[in-house]
Amino acid sequence: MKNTPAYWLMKTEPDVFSIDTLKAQKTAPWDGVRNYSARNHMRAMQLGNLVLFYHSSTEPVGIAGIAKVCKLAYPDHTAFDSKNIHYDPKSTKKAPTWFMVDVAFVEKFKHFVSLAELKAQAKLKNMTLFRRGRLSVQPVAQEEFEWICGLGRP
DNA sequence: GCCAACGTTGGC
DNA sequence: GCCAACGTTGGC
Repeated sequence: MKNTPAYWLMKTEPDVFSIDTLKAQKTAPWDGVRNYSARNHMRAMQLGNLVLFYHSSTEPVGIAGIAKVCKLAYPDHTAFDSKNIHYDPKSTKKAPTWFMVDVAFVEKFKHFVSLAELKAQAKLKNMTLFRRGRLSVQPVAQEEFEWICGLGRP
């Protein structure tokens, strides 16, 4: 697995789940992902991998801080619950379709790095975030990750 | 609230 | 297996 990327970006709507919530509860399961590509990325995650914590559908949108993977991918039980908004009848306990990881709080950026700011960085122009805007869990290159940390820690 | 991008579904 | 229709995401 030496080519597995060690850095990721995960999107969340802060009205539903924000970095402050993660900070308060320290760890959280990342349930509700219903996209195959995003799921595959979660299954490739390794313990300790660092995650850019992205706030979407808010004002402003952008990167709020950093989390780390603290539990490897396991079946997303919300898919089994017919009353859950993320219920998916094609996912069964015997053959789960959807998976989640747990993440732990690492850091809230002193400076929130807005999407506009990210877009203005020539070094970040190849980010998956721009090429596949709708993907909610995506890999980040080490150089990109470090550059963004530099922006977030003025 | 609009709408572009794009992933998924389903008819053929 | 193709591709049109449809639904959802997410920036603006």
